[in-house]
Amino acid sequence: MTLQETGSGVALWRQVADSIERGIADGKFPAGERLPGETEIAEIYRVNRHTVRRALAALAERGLVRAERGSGTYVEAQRLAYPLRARTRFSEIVGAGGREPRGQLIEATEAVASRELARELGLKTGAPLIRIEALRLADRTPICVSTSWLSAERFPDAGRVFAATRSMTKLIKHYGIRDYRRGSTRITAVIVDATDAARLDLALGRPILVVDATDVDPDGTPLVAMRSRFAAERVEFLVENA
Amino acid sequence: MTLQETGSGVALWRQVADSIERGIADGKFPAGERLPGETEIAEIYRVNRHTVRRALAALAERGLVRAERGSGTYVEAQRLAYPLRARTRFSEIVGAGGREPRGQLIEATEAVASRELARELGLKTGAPLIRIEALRLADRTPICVSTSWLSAERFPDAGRVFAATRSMTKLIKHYGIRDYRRGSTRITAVIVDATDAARLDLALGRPILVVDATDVDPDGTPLVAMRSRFAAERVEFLVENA
DNA sequence: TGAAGTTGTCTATGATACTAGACAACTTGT
DNA sequence: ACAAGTTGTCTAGTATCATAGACAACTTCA
Repeated sequence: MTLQETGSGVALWRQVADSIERGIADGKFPAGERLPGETEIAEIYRVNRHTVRRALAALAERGLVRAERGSGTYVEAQRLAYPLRARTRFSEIVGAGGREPRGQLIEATEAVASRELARELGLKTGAPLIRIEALRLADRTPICVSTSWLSAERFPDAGRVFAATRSMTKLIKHYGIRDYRRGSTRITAVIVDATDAARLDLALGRPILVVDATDVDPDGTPLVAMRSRFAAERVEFLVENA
Repeated sequence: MTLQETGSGVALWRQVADSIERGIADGKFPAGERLPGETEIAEIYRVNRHTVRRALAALAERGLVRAERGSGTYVEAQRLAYPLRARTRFSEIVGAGGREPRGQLIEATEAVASRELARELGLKTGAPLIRIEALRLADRTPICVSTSWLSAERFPDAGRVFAATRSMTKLIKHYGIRDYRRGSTRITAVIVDATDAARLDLALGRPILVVDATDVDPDGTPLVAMRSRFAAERVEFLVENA
């Protein structure tokens, strides 16, 4: 590896970063793979370790790599292509990308319907709800944190069922509902808060995509209202009604 | 014009230099044309004049532009394509490039043949010679300084004739020689000395191409021996016997 | 001859880049 | 529990980058 001399007008760290990025693009460093250690990279390019760190920081800033203290720096997986269709199933979308979908219950609590939630679910304000907080992963990468609200009357014990099945699809099927589809979808983006940052293993200050959606049964009856927070750098929504 | 913010890893002056170079390549600034003043360029890019000067210095270093104090900065002409053939005429080569050939007598003196010169000219060591020092230009750009040696017996008053004709071709014709051709050609490169640097309007430390050649008449009889020093950045020799 | 405009050079200041070394915090494997 | 290897963070010194202002030296044109 030979870099330009200093004074070329292109900072050393930038040359290193560009070189590594090329390596990732060329498949020299496949997604998920561990990069050489910072010390080793520094030796390869014959620069100071701090210069390498500056280069890696630039790549991490763009989400191309992710550093793990004590372990190494890893090439981030490609963004998960997440099509937004009437039939949107997390497990199917992740599986289609050749990755293993996982679900993890964070907590299940009881709640009462706010006016807004009541409207979305077709219930009365104050109706009893079950609130399920769940983390969804592709392989071992957290993709989104999802808060779901279901009618406590229609889905009694929903928390326990989700804990066992770890899947909203299976939960709904458990209550005898043959199929469901997406009712409404709204998307915004905000900066992650500390709680979700920890759950998503996301740095503070990074953007998340907030998806408010409802699933309805074939008759159009609302089943569940959800607010999902996606790590923006790990997904790419595809809207297919262009 | 919008440049990247600082911290991008690419120095500002480099971005300005690249932009101007693109402008030259795109023909936005034709060869020989004057660039906008340094102050104006600084305003265009919203950058300090010193930064512009750094950019122009980088371009000048590569011979793409040439600064003239008090006047402006000009786009350097493309390198003069200089074919090395049996029939090599400065005026014809320059004219073929659409530029006007000029000659300028620096000085004409008498000399005696060294052993080497005598051998090249087919004379005896110590034979009387006329030494002509001349500057050759394309339009107003100095191309080379040429020292020519001719037999004083065969070409009496050669200095005065050259001063009048400003052309070696015409000088030879003046003595009744129908045609001539290149006998031998040797090429080396060295760093310019102060004298030639001033004559060629060339910065100290820049390389020059030194061409030792002889011209001979159709019978092979040596007519003139020459040592020409070309500003390397202004010419490009083409050897056509590949 | 003089004014206006140009490039050349100098000093000064602050920000950024690069190197160097040391140690903390953490992960992994034995 | 420990050692080795990794990333994270800190201090420090030097060089380059960028800005700012001033003036000299030179060219051009009226």
